Amino acid sequence: MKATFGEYIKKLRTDNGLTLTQLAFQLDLDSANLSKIENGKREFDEKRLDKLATAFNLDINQLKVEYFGDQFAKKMYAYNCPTETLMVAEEKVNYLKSVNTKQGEINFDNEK
Amino acid sequence: MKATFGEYIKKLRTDNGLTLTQLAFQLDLDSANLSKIENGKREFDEKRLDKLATAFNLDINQLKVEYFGDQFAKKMYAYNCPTETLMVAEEKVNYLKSVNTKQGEINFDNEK
DNA sequence: TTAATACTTGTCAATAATTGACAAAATTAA
DNA sequence: TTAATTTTGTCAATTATTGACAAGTATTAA
Repeated sequence: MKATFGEYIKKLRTDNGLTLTQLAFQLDLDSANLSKIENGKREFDEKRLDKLATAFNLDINQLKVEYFGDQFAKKMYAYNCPTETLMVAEEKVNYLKSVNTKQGEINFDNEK
Repeated sequence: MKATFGEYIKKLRTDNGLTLTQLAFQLDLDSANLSKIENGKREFDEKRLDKLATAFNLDINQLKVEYFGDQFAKKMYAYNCPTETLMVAEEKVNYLKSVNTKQGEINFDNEK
């Protein structure tokens, strides 16, 4: 398993024979900072997921799975959360979907 | 189900007959800001989970489940992540635990 | 070996996000 | 009504994230 999202990117990049500079350009990013991302010293900004998907012709949903899966896992590990947390998260996301039938805008204010 | 962590706090507080000012004091927080937290206009800072547990004599793990479950769900909903994300998160957290056998410090640098 | 390319690391100012604090308005209870 | 409570708005201060660049260390090719 790829332990981190950084490693995931690095593998994609090297498998596709790109240099840091080349990929960084596509992601509108400094190559030095991309290096840090690959090595886990910086976070990859979620706003660049689309560009990453484009760069490697990936399914955006699969990317989200990798990216957010990684984020959640890091949090859980850092705070020693029970596994249960993920089941509650699932319940809650389903609840959010069912309540907020209208897709589009998002409303986190819990107004009645 | 309590939709948000804010509502969760509010219920705890009112069930226990505390005013915002009283609970805010225990959490070392401005009562106006606690109000915003309860109403989903601000985030509850995870560094205060311990104080919250103490205030209501709650199991800290149960609190983490509620808190992080909420956080993850909001992200998933906002970014329309596949449910799969949570399964990957589980794999990854297990991986992190197995790799980083020594508990204590946390190391997110992916050094070999 | 050198030279060229690729990668890594450190730093720091600029930007952005979060927070604490206070005033004032609205709501609720007596 | 008054008093207590809650909510909302605002803003400066703090904190975190980012972009950018320089300087360093590999790595590769000749």
